[in-house]
Amino acid sequence: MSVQACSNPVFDEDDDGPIIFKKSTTVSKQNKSNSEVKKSSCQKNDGQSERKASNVCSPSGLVSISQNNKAPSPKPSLVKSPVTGTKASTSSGSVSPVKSPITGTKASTSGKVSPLKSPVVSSKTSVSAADQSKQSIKQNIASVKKEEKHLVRSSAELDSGSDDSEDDKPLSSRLFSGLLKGSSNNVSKGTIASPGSSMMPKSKLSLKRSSDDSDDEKPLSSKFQVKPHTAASASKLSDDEDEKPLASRLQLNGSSAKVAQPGKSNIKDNKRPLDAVSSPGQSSVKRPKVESSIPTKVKSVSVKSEPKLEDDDHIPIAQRMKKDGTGTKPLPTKQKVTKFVSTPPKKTIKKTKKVTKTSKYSKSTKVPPSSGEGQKWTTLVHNGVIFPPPYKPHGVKMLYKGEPVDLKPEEEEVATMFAVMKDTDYATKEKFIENFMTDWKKILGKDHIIKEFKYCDFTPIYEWHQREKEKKKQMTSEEKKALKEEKLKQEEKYMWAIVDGIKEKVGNFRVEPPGLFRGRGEHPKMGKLKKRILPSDITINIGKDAPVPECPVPGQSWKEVKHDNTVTWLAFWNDPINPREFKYVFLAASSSLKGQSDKEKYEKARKLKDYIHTIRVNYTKDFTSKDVTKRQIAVATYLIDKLALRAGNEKDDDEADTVGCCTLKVENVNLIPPNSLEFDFLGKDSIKYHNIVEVEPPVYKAIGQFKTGKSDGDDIFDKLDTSKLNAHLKELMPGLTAKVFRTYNASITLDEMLHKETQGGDVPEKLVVYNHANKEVAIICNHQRSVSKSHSAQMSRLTEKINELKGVLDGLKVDLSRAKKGKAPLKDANGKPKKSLAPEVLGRKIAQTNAKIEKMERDMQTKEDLKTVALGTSKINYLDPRISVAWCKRHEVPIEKIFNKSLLAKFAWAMDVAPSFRF
DNA sequence: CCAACGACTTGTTGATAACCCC
DNA sequence: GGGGTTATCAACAAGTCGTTGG
Repeated sequence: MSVQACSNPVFDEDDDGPIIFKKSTTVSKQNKSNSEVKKSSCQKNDGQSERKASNVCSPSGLVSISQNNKAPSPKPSLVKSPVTGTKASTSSGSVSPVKSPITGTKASTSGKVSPLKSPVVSSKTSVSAADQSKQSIKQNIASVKKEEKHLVRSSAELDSGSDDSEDDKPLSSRLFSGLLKGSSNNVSKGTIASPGSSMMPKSKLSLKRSSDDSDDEKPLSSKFQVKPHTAASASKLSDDEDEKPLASRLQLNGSSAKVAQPGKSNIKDNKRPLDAVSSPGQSSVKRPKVESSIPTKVKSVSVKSEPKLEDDDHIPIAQRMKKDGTGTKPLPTKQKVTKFVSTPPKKTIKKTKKVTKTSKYSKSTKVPPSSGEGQKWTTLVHNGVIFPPPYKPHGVKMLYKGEPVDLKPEEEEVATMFAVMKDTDYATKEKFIENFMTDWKKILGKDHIIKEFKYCDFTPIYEWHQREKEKKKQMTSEEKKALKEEKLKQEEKYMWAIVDGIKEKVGNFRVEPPGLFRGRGEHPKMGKLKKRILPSDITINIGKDAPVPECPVPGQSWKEVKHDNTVTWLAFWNDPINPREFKYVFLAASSSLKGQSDKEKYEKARKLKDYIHTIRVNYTKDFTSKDVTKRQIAVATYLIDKLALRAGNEKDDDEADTVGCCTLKVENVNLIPPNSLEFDFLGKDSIKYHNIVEVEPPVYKAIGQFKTGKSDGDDIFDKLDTSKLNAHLKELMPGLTAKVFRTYNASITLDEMLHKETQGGDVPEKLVVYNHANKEVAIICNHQRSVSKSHSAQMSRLTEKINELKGVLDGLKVDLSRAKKGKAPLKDANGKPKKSLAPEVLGRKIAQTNAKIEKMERDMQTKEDLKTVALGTSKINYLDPRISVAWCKRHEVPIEKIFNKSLLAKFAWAMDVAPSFRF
């Protein structure tokens, strides 16, 4: 199937398929071989023991977010708060809390920041003016250089070891450090490092979970925390070290250095491809217009690479606090970069190819899409969209006041939509029912017998539906296959579009079928009828010279046909629930158009790494600004940076009541003396965000000020909204917006954690490290999933099994002691005599059983920890795939262990990254 | 400056396919 | 060889952020 083709692109060498990616081939192949191993036991966790410890006071972690809970549903799980750990460490210094004089120093130490920008840092005092000017300069430069930069950068970094600077770290980590300093200068330092140390309490931000529940409540982060290993390192460090970012410290200890080395050589290889590809607006900002002509990449300017030293800035704050070494394996670092041959080979080839286009749809390099300004494509050919089949009445009668009712097909259709949702919780929600009845009655008409919901009994329809489902299930596999093929045949022509001569997969070519709107959370419109979309509702966008897709319904026509090459959508219709909004048909994630913007997104986030230090210094300074707006901007930026909060646009009354940073209400943030904040609100998708985090005293104070004189429902940041905030951010770095911080903190966290925690071992062990890092990111971003219905049953089953094993163990112990005394074993449960075994044999059995029990307990803990954590979201949207690819290359882990088929296709553009790539 | 658009990214979920263990 | 899991994918809701017009 076609599908396959696309997904595989990476692997294929031939051009036939939709191969997107050629270059990587080599690599991928390699991977494959490796992959043979197959079983990835990613699941293993690091030991539980660690976790526990962490809970208590996560060394690092300061933050714990409570997960789960979707607000609406009363699910039990509110609990978990992950701790994201932060590394408290030192690194924070960069952020430097206002107060500490130290800061200044530290900053200087860290120095990493590029000279340009750094100025501020060094002289902390005069920061402001100087900074600004610098910044502006920087910006300009930056924009120009940008591209080059990253090219260069890698090399530079390697050399200088810049990566480590604190700036790169996520705020959370920083904060901690900052706090530490602030509160207890010296002490703090030590603290950071040592997770377990008693000092912790103060310095770190320990998050506590809210009390509600049991362990669930614990912050995830804490659970995950790693080992104490860190502590040790920390301890080693002398005081001065404090100033340095943890990261840097660690690195020294660790293997990182080594890694870097290899990188150098590779540098050249780095990412070339991307650059080529991305042209359009990539860099800076979005200004659509092409400002400066086409971006050429100049390479020379390497200035950019700033020689930062290592600070933690780049580490996510959260992480910083933590810092541990996961301690995973004892092995000494062994990384061998060497191997991964993969990279280089193809590249060259590719470039040349470039525009192969016409020829059969080769996929490979895409290329030129963006030639001009806002232009996204030159030629676009596709077949439009496919409509769902018309409604087929089933004739099953529902009951009204106990009597069967005849319904016309249109009426029955809507009744069926409701009947089918019987086992969801929507079926019992008042709002849902109300909206449903309102819309249904419009169809039934005024005089219909059916008037009140309470007399309706949809059970017959529900049962009919269940029977249909059952029938489907009972079909033989041949029948199923035939059906599938039939469907595929019908859809095939809609699945592909030809963009600039290249065949690309279309994302959602199926028009949404009618149904009842399932809004998330307490959505005011839930239950409303989503009417059927007709061709006359649809606007098609297609190349001027391409044939307009035929309208599938005879007497009708498309609403409109456009030829707009500045947008990427192929079609759209107005959302029936909210007519002011649209539903678009776009290309699939594996398309080059999407890949390119994805890459640009990550490049922008990487660019933030160069600015983050200055940005943090600036907002820290503004925590105490007399200008309220400035103060609010500073605090909001801090929260976004440190906690990875979303920007928080205003919402209408006809949407669920959720908030983001700029829309936080007074009631969403509580002050917990001396300087902790408790966040409790519903974020995107009405997912609960609950987190108690220690913040820098000036922030604590500022929040208190913002709250005074307001009532619960008022905005904390009354002088602010997302456009003002983003306008401000844009002054700090071209193209910077609030969401870039999430991308940055997520990716830098992954990069740092992989770098520090990968110690060696076999592939499964490395996967544990990867998953651990992935988990950490998911916690930082508060990516949650609902607990599966069978979760508790699964857990109790596991507990039962463990108990059973424990019983066996006890029996073995008794046998052993008897055997030692020369006595025969006791009879078994059935009263039958057991074979007597030698003590050595029994001893071995006991050890085996113990190991088994331990493993089961560990698995169980992991399962519990992950029950509400969604790892996929960050992988798809926040983690620069090049980090993962490079890590896989460095550590000989098959990329297929990390990315599934669709991710491999989506990230085709990242596959040929050099093994030395660092975010 | 702001509200209304408009386009595109991010996020959770449910259905299904794939897998695994007894 | 089947039932329970787990992984994957599509669906589609819900954000973000830029632009535009008054």
